[in-house]
Amino acid sequence: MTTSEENYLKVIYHLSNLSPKGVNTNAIAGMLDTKASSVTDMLKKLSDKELVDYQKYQGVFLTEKGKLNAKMIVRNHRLWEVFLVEKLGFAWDEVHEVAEELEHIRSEKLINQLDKFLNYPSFDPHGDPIPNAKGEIQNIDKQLLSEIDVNKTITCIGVKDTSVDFLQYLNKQQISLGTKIKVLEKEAFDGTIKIEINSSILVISDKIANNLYVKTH
Amino acid sequence: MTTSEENYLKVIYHLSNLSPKGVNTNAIAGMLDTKASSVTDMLKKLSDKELVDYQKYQGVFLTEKGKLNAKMIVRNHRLWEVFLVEKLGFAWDEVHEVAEELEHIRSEKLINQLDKFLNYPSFDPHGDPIPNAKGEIQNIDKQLLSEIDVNKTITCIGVKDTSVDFLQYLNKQQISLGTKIKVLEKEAFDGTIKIEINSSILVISDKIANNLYVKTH
DNA sequence: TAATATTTTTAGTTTTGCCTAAAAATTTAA
DNA sequence: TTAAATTTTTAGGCAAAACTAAAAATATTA
Repeated sequence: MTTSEENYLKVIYHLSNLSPKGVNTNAIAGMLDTKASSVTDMLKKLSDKELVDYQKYQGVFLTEKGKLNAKMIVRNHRLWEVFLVEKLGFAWDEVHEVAEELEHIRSEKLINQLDKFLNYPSFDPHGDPIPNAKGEIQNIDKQLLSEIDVNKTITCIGVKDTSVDFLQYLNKQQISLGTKIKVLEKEAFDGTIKIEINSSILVISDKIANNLYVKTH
Repeated sequence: MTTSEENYLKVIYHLSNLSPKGVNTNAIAGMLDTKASSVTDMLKKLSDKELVDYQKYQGVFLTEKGKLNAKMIVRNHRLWEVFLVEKLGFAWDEVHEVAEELEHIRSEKLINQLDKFLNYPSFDPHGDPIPNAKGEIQNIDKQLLSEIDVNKTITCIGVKDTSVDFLQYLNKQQISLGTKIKVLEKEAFDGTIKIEINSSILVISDKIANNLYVKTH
């Protein structure tokens, strides 16, 4: 499989969760920064290889084979992210680009030994689950911070948006995975939330609250 | 730079040491398993980018810029080999293919942090020197085992041929970097050498002796 | 040195993955 | 339910990096 094919599979995999009735050509094009016509070309190719179920104009689905391949790419990506952060001292907002390249190195031995070296981590530096060698994913209960009731205290366990801007915002506010947050007030009008972190008070927008995964105790 | 361009630079770099009066088109084609006509195409491209000095029919040289680029690729390759062996438990005959892929991941931070993580190694698992971040190479005195006089005891410090076949032969004979070897007899007729390793006797061909680097004490 | 052999280059093609522009299908709205 | 808007596909092209076949240059040797 080529790097390009792998990137398509990965994107279709991620979009499948959001649109379970078939992934749109345009949505794929948007994620890959390419044109819809290029996507159509590639969908035909992936279909020929039986990695996707594709009928024109009807959106696309991953086959089991395609899904397993996609999960392995996600596995590679997230394991490399753990490596970069834990072993090489990268910050969580610095790992994405490099992991995009590393994920395409195809070697079973490499990735399984890396997994072992890292002690079989279940989650990457952004809190996303890492599929194991069989493609199994350990999902845990998580809620968005925006869904938490006033006066509850929760722990930050992941981010939905992994953009550099968002991650650096969290750095600035000293929010990281494991940070305990108490919800003090919620503004009905605009969704703004007042929270307490390490006994200091902070007001965050609903956009922030909609991109932070947390767990109740 | 593309992966293909990098592979050409690397091959020209390695061949430059052997043929200092310009590297042949055919030699490059042989190393890259491609056709001479493809090499000519690429030499024009590399010449346009000022990575090589190229005049048709006259062989090719790396420019300073090309040489530095080539060294950085070699640096990447050898650092990854150290990582694979020391951290992920690969054997020295298993690292080449994967390192061929990893060497093309372009990130200064990645490679310099990896270097640090590995404690700034000077040599890779085959005894080849690793260029530092500036492209400087620490060369050490080495001789081929075939050049050593009878009755001398030397230490194995590297291999000239890094093919799987040769490395596995060495594994079988329990020869690795650091192994002490005493030269007992040399056969003038065919270059065969009788040696002593860990008080057991072994006869090796001249081909083996011509591919083992050793240092005298 | 001339003839032959080898090496290298040129010219023209292929494949992959992208593009634009236009046509076709589907969806939305009047 | 037809018209308009949007989405998707088709058709035809382009650039990179390979290829084959033929031409040109260089090297070898008789």
